[in-house]
Amino acid sequence: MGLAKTEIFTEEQNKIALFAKVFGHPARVAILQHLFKINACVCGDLVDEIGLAQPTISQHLKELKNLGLIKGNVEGTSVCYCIDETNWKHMKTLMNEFLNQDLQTNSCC
Amino acid sequence: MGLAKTEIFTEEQNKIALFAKVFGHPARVAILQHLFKINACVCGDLVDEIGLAQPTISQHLKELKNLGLIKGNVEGTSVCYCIDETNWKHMKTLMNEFLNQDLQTNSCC
DNA sequence: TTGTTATATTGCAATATTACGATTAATAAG
DNA sequence: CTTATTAATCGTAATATTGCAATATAACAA
Repeated sequence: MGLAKTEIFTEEQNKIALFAKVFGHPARVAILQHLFKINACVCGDLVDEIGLAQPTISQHLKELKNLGLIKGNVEGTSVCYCIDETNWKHMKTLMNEFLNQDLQTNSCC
Repeated sequence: MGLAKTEIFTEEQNKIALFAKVFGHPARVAILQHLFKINACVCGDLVDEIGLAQPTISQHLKELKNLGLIKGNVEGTSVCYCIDETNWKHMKTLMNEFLNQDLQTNSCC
């Protein structure tokens, strides 16, 4: 199949999975880390920084943008990318809720 | 390709991506949430709870176990699964470091 | 207009993922 | 030993992902 049965899961579970999936590739992790460090940069900088072909970086940027985690502003022939702080915060809240779950007891099998 | 170029990324970036990837499917999110809620349960319970076929659940459990996030104990013909607290904490530290990055300034493009 | 630069899109090959039926393995019950 | 019961493994079809060459698009410069 290769296709997740999203209809049998809650909206929250699907949302968590969607965000996690986009972090599930080191290139996208690297792009985000670089954006946090540099604050804003153009696509070409990321190509140089990361070392993947331009179409590949462009594709990863598109996925991050589709989820709303970054935004891009056209500046002449370049496109300047940066973190979308509001959406990043929303994502963080969702992910933290998932990651910070606590066990009721610590008796285990 | 379908194959990530892991060699051009840092170990940290690859680790983050590996953990994120395993959370990138709603079934595995659901399994983990159920384990946190119930504390420990056998594979069959998860099959009933989630509604995917037994081999499919078994496959997802294997991936979670491979990353060390859960552990399974044989109890007769059943296998009892639970969260591996120590490894979960390590993962949480790594992911929080990534998610809680701060922007230097909020001047953006 | 013509050329240049920067990014996006298309198309495709290689590989990975998801899901499940069929089967196997392992333990327990009779 | 035979038969359930439970979970893992195997095999496979359908689909998704990754990466890049080739090409298209868009904005600017001359």
